[in-house]
Amino acid sequence: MAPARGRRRLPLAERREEILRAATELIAASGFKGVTLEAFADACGMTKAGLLHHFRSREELLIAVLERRDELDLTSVADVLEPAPDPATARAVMTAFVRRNLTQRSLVQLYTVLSAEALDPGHPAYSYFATRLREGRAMLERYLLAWHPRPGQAAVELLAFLDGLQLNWLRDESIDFLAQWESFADRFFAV
Amino acid sequence: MAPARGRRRLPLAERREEILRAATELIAASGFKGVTLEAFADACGMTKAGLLHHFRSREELLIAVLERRDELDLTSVADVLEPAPDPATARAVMTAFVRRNLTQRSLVQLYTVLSAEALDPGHPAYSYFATRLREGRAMLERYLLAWHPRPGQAAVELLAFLDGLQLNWLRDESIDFLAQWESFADRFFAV
DNA sequence: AGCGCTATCTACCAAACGGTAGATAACCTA
DNA sequence: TAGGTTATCTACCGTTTGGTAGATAGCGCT
Repeated sequence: MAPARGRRRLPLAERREEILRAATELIAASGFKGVTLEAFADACGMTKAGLLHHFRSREELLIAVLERRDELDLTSVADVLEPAPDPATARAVMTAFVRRNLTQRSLVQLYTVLSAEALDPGHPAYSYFATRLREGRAMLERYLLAWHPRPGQAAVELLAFLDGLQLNWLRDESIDFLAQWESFADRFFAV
Repeated sequence: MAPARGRRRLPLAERREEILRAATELIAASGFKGVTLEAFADACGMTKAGLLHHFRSREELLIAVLERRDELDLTSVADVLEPAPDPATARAVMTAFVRRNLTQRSLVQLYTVLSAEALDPGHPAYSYFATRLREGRAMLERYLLAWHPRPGQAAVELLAFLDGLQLNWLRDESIDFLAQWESFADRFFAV
């Protein structure tokens, strides 16, 4: 991935992006607590000190990783989610969202692993996930408002199912994520 | 919980149980990677060396915690799950299971936090969870076999929903676990 | 070609880590 | 009440950790 003996000097933005990409994959695999500063550095062929030139601390790197995920993932969906349509449209949008996640495995895994690890109030990403998930739920609730009898409860249920399915899928790749989703959706969107 | 200045000598079994109980709660709060040997020891008012008299290493302590959970949780349910009855009975049994979990918050949290952390193949509890969850799924599948059109798929769906709901409930206590379960069950057991 | 900027490195540090060796003291029994 | 058993402690070790200070070298500009 990043061999390159000796010194490899890159422009700022490029190196930053390389570090973030590598860090995302490492955290997805082992959680944030499970990866050392040196491991982050090694993964892009540099030293700890070199990495700390771009991110002032290990914790700041984590925050940057999360912000990058937001840019890549959330915004693209948020725009689409503004109207509150009928069940069929809602289902189609959600299915598209699921499909897209399937092509971004390491980002999904990052999110799943980290969000569980960050249940600890002492974790540096604790408040990030607390507010992040509350907002996500509220957004989904508004989206279901027009047609679902209990939009609040339904939002929790939908997100819980997706979180749990992701977790199980990550542990056992033989699970057919899309088929499971369709089966759930058949009942969920039938009201 | 365990103040006691100075030396507090306990019989073997009693001290072991105290350590396991404390460790369960610490791991539930911060994961296994998030708790140091000294923190485990402090939690029951002793030193690292004292604790290592009972468990030869930090990793052995983790295994003991998991085995203890199995004794407390699984066996009691496994016996009941032998027959494969009608939907109404299945739902009643599952609801009882959910209810019982609600009274054992720290054990549920231990399991949830640790099972996510152990997605990493390098984690000491990796294979424990891999086999443990596969068996659980198979068991549930046999249980649904008699009346559900797709027992395998349904087992995955049910476990995924419960896992995800636990995760969200742990992050946000305002979620009404039981109500969410009933709402899901209304559709799940209607076939 | 040479110079400045800065991305990267080497070398180092104090603290925290998991674990070991041997001393000490609390309880049980005779 | 003396003595043995062993649960617990004090003191220490080697390694790894996140982070710092100052030297070095690659690149763009004139």
